[in-house]
Amino acid sequence: MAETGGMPELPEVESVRRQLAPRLEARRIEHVTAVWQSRFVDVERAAGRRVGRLRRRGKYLIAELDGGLELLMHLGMTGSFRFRGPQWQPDAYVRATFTLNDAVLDFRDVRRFGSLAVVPAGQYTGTLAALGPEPLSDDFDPAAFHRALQSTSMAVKPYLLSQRPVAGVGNIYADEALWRARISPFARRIGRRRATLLWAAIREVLAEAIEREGTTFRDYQMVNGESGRNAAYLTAYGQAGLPCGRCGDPLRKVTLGGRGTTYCPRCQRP
DNA sequence: AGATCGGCCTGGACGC
DNA sequence: TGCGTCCAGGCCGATC
Repeated sequence: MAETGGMPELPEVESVRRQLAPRLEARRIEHVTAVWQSRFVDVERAAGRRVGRLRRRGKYLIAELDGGLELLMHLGMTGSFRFRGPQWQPDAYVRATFTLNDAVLDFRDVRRFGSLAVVPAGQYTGTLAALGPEPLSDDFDPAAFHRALQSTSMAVKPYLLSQRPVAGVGNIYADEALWRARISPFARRIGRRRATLLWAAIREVLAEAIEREGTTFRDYQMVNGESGRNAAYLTAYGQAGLPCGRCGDPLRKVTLGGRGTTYCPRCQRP
């Protein structure tokens, strides 16, 4: 079975942010070259502007620019940032290049699912505009999370992937958190007690993955070119057919909401 | 208006 | 060996 994942979710994007911030903040973007691509919007407007803080919201990186603008960056499936140097020279998959006053930064993205946009600060649309609370902040409240889960008829996993109940959870960490909370990905309108278990599991799996600088199967890499160390700790995602770490029954892979989903049919209850 | 589904995009794994 | 098919999936727009 092909496991091409390792897509950037919250822990991977946060790891990128931590490496990118000290080399991007307080720099001036001299100019931008972008190979045409439908997911870039007004990227050239970043030229000539100074970068303020580099923040993260969910899976998005947000660089404050002077003039009341923001540069929004999403890594998609295969996006990465690399600074030119002995360790990195551009290849055919570089989709945009930011020439800073003291460095050259490439945005590389084999599958072109990533996006870049310059927008007036705070003027968001789509997923970013409807994004749920940051899971590792106090804004992520168990009671509100329970109410959100009660408010929809969707199965819990596709609902998590919508980014509305909580920001930054993608396919890997949805499977991991549901396994840890012993909740079936097919469960609907789950009760207060189990909602709180899932709330805690989401925070745990994300915090642990950040400590390990993310999950790399193949594509995801950090700004320094290194891989994350979390793949060895996965308990569900990518483990189909292997014994469940709790009960020993084989983990099953199904399609749910169009996404590969691995879970334990025995100890994850609907 | 909320839920669902197809399209985007490419390289790698796999089968014959 | 080589070619065709399938798979990975976040987000968005169209449709129900």
